[in-house]
Amino acid sequence: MSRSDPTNLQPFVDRLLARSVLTPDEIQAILALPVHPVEVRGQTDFVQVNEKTSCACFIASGMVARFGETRDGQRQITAFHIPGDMVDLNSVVRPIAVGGLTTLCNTTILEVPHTAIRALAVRYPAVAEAFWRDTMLDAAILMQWVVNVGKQRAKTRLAHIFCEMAIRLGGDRQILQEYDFPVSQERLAEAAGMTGVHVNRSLKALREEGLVTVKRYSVKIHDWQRLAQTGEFEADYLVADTGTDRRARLLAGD
Amino acid sequence: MSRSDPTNLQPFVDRLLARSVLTPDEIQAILALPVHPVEVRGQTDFVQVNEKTSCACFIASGMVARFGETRDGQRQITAFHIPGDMVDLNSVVRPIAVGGLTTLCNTTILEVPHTAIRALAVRYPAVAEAFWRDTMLDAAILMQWVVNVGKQRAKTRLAHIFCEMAIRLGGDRQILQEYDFPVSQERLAEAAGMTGVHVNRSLKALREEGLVTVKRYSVKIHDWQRLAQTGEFEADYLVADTGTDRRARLLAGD
DNA sequence: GCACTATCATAAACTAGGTTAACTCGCGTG
DNA sequence: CACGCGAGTTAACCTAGTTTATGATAGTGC
Repeated sequence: MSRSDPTNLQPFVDRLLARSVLTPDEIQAILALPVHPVEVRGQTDFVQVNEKTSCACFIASGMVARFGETRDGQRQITAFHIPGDMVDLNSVVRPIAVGGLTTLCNTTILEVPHTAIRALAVRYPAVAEAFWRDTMLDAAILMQWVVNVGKQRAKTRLAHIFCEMAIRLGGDRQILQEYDFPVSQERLAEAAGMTGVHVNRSLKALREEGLVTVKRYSVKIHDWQRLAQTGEFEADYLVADTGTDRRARLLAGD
Repeated sequence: MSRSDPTNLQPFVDRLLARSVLTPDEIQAILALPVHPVEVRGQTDFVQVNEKTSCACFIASGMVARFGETRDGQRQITAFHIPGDMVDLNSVVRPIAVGGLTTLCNTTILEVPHTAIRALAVRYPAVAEAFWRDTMLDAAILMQWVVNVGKQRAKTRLAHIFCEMAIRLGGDRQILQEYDFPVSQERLAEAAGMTGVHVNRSLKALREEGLVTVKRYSVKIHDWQRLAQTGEFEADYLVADTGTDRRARLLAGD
């Protein structure tokens, strides 16, 4: 994996600051959280479905997928998590894992005890709000994922995923035209809700249309415009801070 | 719709108390939140996708669906909300609607301004945590929804939805064998990620197998056991407060 | 340098679910 | 009471995506 290899929570703070306002005091308090670094090899399930957890996992480097399982053991990936993400922040208030977590490649995790995070949230309301907001962004991504998986065609689903990752890996600001993405076609299939064979066919189509080339563990976007078009991708839900207050009007006539 | 028609937030407090511990003071503060009652007719979109909102919506009576849209206007329902739910509580920290909201029948909503909720959360950390926890339950349901839509067959998807509603309408304690569910087959299709015609076919099959009968706006479960089996439904993610801390063991060898 | 394994690639046969198009039933309304 | 309209129902046909299978390629350990 690229990126630097920080052993502190600075990238997490950066992430929060992109959407929340925090005082220097509050920032210091977050950086002072006790962390326990853990190296996890690729393709390792480090949290099981419905498992009870006692700490959140900050991704210092590497990549992680959250997944659910069907009875026959098939997996549906519900989220990809990248360096800077505090995976399982939700577990602070609901310590039952909503799905398992598995590494896509060798990954460095900084474990942060729930107790410490909760203490911080009690002391600094603004930090609590920032945490809540952060988990809500994940929820927004998840909602979009449902639409993608529930109502779109194969090529659209894949294109959407590549667009989403391009934005997120670019820090929600720039669009990365090329990035590492350590997933096999089988994994992509688990994310898009289809079979590996069909992923292969669809990737071939996307490649031949000149939209994107997905090689072993890397994505290269050739035509962002048309890829976003094909993926019906609107970045609003990731960046979002616009919109009009139409509800007020609609509900005016109470 | 059945149920009583409360004009205060008591049901919301009950909901929170099922998962969080709050002092009498804190409960009083929640009940003292300013609310603005609004009657909304059935089949009305009262929040648009990506709309900016300034208040959360408590459902006093009726039922509401959250949905996302594809470019050609097809809808994917991502959640059903029932009386007692504070829909859009997430909007307090991220005031861009993550999807639209539409009523399934005549519905009474109590609007609560974000400002008031945020003030409360700042003053009472335990309340903030309870709110956060409540939104995380929605997120857990949503994650299960992705698995359902992404990896299950038609009959399973529908059965899962009927199981989920049976538990939630029963207050997460009892399983309602019979309940009002004001959705057309077309709406069920939007929720399950399939077409109306196929919903009809699948409902017929479920009926003939003696699992469940879905009439116009009501659901009658005949055989909970086999329905849950067919829907691969595990109530854990809704009720959940158990589990074992396996991660500690797994990651011990750092 | 050779076995072993995982992933990529592609083809052929099959099927769950989509599409289209009637027809029916209940219900509200002029 | 006829009419219209929305929703349920069913049938015939079609296709996107699955299943199964077989080779090609490439990294990895010995």
